[in-house]
Amino acid sequence: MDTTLFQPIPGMADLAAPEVLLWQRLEEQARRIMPLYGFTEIRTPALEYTPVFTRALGETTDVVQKEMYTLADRGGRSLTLRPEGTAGVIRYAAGQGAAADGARLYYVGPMFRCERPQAGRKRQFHQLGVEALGEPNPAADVEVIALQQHLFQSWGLRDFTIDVNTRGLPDDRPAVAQGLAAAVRPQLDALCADCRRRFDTNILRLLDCKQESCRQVIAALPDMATFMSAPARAYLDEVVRLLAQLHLPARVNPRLVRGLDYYIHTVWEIRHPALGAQDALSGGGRYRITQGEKNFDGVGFAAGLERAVMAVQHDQPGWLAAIQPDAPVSLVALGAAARDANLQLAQELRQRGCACGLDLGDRSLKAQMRAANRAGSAWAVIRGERELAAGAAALKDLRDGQQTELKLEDVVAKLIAATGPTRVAPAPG
RNA sequence: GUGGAUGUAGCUCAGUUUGGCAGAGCACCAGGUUGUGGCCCUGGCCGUCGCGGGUUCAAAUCCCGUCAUCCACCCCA
Repeated sequence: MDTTLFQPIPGMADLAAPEVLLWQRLEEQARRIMPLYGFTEIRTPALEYTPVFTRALGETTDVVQKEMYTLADRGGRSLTLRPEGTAGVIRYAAGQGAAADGARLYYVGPMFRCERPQAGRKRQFHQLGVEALGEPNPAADVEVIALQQHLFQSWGLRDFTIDVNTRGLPDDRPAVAQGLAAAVRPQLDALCADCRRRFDTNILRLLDCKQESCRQVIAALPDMATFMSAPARAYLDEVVRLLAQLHLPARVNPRLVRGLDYYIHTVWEIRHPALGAQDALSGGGRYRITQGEKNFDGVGFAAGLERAVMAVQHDQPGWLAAIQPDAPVSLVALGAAARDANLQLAQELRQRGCACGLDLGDRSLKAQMRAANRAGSAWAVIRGERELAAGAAALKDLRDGQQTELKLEDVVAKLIAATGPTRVAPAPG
């Protein structure tokens, strides 16, 4: 066997049954819930001009500097496969002008980052995200957090935690960096090598260092918010008040850091303990992105679907097995004439909403019955020369083994009644 | 970019320490029933032991290289 010929690009994956059924279920729930909050779908291209991302995310962020798939088109323009969804949506909204004000959009689709793959991290991965455009308003931020809670509960998730923090306003950033630096500097020698580097390059990043020695130093640092202006702190206070009013189980985590430059004010992360090192189920926040001369304000989140599927499989271990598609009826034929007749019968049943399967070859009756059983069918319709001549069919209930011979139209009527289109799939969780 | 682990049948994996016929379970196919599934019994199919080189009478096993996958750092969804 050739090891590479049949493999996708490293970090990219084929997604097929049975797991894809779980994905479909999660997407169905999302498409049901999004309209309840006024969001409609937006589908933007996977490929954009590179500046769409470099300007929105920030030239110095890791995503832009190390992780983007960037290529040149035939005219030499630089294109990039989207590493996240917000920048493209804002690019769209900017083109809509004033009509985009207050827009509420959601997206689902593949994103691309050229990182080393590991648990919960693919190079092509999938995000479900929303963007609610409009001036900063703590109520909008809380609404979007509530939407995520609603969505994740509909997915049967139980064990997630919601951490909230503030990034402050752009003007607060120098004060925050200087304040943290002053507090850290006396203990610089106690920090790990990575954190000594972060002290110069990106001081906020020390706050979520995983090293035990660093954590002790970090725990004693003042909150970021103490270095921020009064309006920034008031905004966070209002978010906290509204979260409590909705009884959302969020907690303020002053050490929460998020990497992209466009965030202002509220940021949050929802984590799940079953996910391994990459434990963020979703992340989001309020942002301000400049396109042309204009600022675009909004609030949104992105949830990683690969991670969501992992978490659902942890919290709802029986789900995947329970959503297998069933072909409740198997058509069994003896001989070529019966097989032709079954092909016609299958078409009639299917057009009337009854899922059925049949053997297209000339396998033995025994083999066809075995296949019917394996497919989980509740019914087998068996026809050979005798039944064809009589305009009849044997209908066998595979659960109790009872078999009766009926006229063909009675068999069809009975099957439509038992398995027809009004049948609903069992509700999750 | 850095570190660790793992690659053997369609799947899950033994076998590698100490070189000696390529294995098990599951799955699949057939028979046990002239036209009847599940359970059981019998038989069958399935292999470039990731790939390339080296050592050896002999390599899945030891050595070198290489590719891939997984996990972790980093970063993030």
